[in-house]
Amino acid sequence: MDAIRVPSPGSAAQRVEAELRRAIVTLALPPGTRLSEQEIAERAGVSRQPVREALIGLARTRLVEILPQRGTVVVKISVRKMMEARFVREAIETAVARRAAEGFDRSARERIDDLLDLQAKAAAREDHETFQRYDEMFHATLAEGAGCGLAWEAIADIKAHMDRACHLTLAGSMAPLVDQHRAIVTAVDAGDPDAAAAAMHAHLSEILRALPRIEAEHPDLFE
Amino acid sequence: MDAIRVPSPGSAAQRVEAELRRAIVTLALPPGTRLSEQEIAERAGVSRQPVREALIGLARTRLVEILPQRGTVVVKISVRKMMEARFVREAIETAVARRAAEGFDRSARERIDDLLDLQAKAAAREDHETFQRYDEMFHATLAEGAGCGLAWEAIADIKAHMDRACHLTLAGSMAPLVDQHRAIVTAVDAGDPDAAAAAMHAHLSEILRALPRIEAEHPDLFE
DNA sequence: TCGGCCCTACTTGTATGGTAGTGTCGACTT
DNA sequence: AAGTCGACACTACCATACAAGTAGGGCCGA
Repeated sequence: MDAIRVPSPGSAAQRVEAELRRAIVTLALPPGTRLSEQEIAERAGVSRQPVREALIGLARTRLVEILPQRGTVVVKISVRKMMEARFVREAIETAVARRAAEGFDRSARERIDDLLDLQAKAAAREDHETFQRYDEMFHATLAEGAGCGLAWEAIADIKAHMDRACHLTLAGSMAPLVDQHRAIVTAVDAGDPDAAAAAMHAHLSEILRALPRIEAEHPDLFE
Repeated sequence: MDAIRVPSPGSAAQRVEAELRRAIVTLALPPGTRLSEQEIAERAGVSRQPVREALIGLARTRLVEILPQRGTVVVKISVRKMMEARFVREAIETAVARRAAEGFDRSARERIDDLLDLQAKAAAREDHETFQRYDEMFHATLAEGAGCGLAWEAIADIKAHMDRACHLTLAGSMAPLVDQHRAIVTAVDAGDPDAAAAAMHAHLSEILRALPRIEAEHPDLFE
């Protein structure tokens, strides 16, 4: 009767963590939800132990908060932390963009084009989830091509604070984001570090415009 | 007969993780060491489960590598990853220094002075470990005072790649680092963002000078 | 003597039982 | 009726037991 029959990849703990992360980011598990090791374990058809490890992993990226001996809850979206996360992300990614403009890996460059096409198609289909996945892959590949894959690992943790809000803003405005990605790539191809950094800055400033609106529309999701 | 009787703070898993992290960073557990959940559990006087969670935490910051069904080893120091980590850290911390120069929290500012004094004393005593701890606190407080505590959380993960190498370079050259810290604070007090960023850049470039030497002296620690 | 197979001793991964701490709700007292 | 105390149910946490997978060595056969 339950869903998962073919466990596909990795350990049970990793699967549960990935599934929970997806559910939290897509707001299927809204902020404030109480999570029970017991219940999650039964739903996933595994024991409590892997679930516990998954929750610890999520707590490390601040997606959930574990209150010892009391319970685990999905943390609310914090405007303050989002602003901080955006600041850090911009600091890293503008530096990455500069470096990318100074020299970029060839194979990564080819993958970028494919990703942009796929992302554009996802935008046309209004497919939030795959759009966001290709967005991640774009930024990750940019960092990798610039010879700094570690940069994306650092951002991945930070980004958890922004992802849920981004998911709300993607209502009808996905196409412009692809254009901004293309602008970044153009500057990188031209070998113009300042232009690349500027394009990245503009791209990452986009969220600031939508933030007040979504906070007003969904006050219960914020702290 | 064993040591730990009064466990002091936090959960067993957190204690074990902190202890292991300390041992790895101070090179008491040199790169390449095989870690056994069983053995660590017996030494710490706890069960395998908290040890396992500690190792997962360390694996998340890439201090150890867990090979499923095979074993867990302390990862070797990678020059390449260190360079990447330094790049990311500089990107973040120069931005933090800029912001700090534009406005700094008062109470954090007072703590900074205390930390610098304590660090100077530790340098005089040639006490590596406490020196490095105050170094962490300095950078963390700087980020906090700039209103961006999240920045330090991001760096903390990245820094794991550098800490062990830094521990090797602190042979007789701790005093200059305190001066560099003071230079940063001076620029922040003067409200000069460019100068603060430049001072931070100079500070974080220090490791680059020593890197070739320590790699030549300890080739077995590197991959 | 060399090559292939199986068996054993390890490893991490998972499941389950029990413990201690915390919040809540109800009964009792004032 | 209001306040306080106590038992209960819930949680995360830890310990133990079991399962699954891998690497290495010894044995057997050619």
